[in-house]
Amino acid sequence: MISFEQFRMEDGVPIYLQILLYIKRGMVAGTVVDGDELPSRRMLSALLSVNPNTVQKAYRMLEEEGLIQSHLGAKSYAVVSGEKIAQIRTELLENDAQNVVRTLKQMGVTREEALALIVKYWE
Amino acid sequence: MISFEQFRMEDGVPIYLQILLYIKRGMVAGTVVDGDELPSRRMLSALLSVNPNTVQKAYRMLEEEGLIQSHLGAKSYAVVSGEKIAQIRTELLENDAQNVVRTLKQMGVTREEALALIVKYWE
DNA sequence: CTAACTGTATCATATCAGTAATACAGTTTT
DNA sequence: AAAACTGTATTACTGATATGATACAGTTAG
Repeated sequence: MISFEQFRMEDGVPIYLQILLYIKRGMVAGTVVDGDELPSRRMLSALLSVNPNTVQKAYRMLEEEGLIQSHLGAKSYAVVSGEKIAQIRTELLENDAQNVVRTLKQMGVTREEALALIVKYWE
Repeated sequence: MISFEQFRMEDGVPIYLQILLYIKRGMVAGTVVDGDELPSRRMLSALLSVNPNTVQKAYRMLEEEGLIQSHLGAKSYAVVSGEKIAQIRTELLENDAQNVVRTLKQMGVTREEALALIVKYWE
C-alpha cells in the first residue's frame, strides 16, 4: 500500500497535481514499486481532507499516463517499469532544475550562491 | 523604464503572479531601481498579449505592498529601498530553495546529485 | 486647447479548481 | 446472500483566473 505519511500540503499548486506529483516522485524514489496497492479514492480523500473528486482527477490522469491501473469495483495498483521511471525522472528533474535556475538567475544570484543555498536548505 | 525583454511566459502559474514576481526579482537583481518608470497597464498588456485587467491586478498588489506608486492620469514608478530589497530577497530565495530541496528529496536525489544538477542546468 | 496618453472602475462572460451530494455497477468480505 | 467496500458518473455550486468591452477622470504632449 502506497503511504502518504510524507505528504505535505503546499498552497499555490492545485491539489490534484500535488497528489499526482507525490506518486510520480515516489516512483522515481523507489518508494512506490510495480504492483503496489493505492489507497481508495474515498480513503485518500478522507486522509487528506479533500473531495473524492479531487483524488479521482489525479488518479484518472495517472491512469491516462499508464502509471496506475483501475478496474470497476476492485482496488487500483501502480504499473511501473524501469523505462517509465527513467522517463519520469528526467521529466521531473529537468522541470525542477530549469525552473529554479531560471528564477535564481532572474534575481541576480551567482552559481556559487545558488549551490550554497541548496546546501543550506538541505539541512 | 522597466524592461520586459527577459520575460518568458510559464504555464501553471497565474499570469498576474508571473508579472508581479518578474518585477520583484528585478528589484532583487538590481535591474529595477528606485524611481524606475513602469510600462503603462495598456502598453504591457499589449506587449505580453494579456488583458489590461491582468496587468492591473499585478500592479495593484505591488502597490499594496508599497513597491510601486501610482497616481490617476500619471505614470507609475518603482519605490524601493535597501531594506525592502533585502526582505524580498530573503522571501523569494527561501521559497524557491525550500521548494526545490523538498521535491528533489521526495525523488530520492542525493545532495551531491542536486548540486550537479544545478551546475548542469546553469549552462 | 485638444488630443492622446495615463490610472481606475464596472459590467458580463468563460474556464478551471475544488467542494458537495448522489447514484450506480462491480468486487470482496463476512 | 448481505454488507461493505471498490471505481465511475452526474449535477450543482463557489471562487479564482482571465478575457472583453466600455466608461470616466486626471495628466501630458502636440
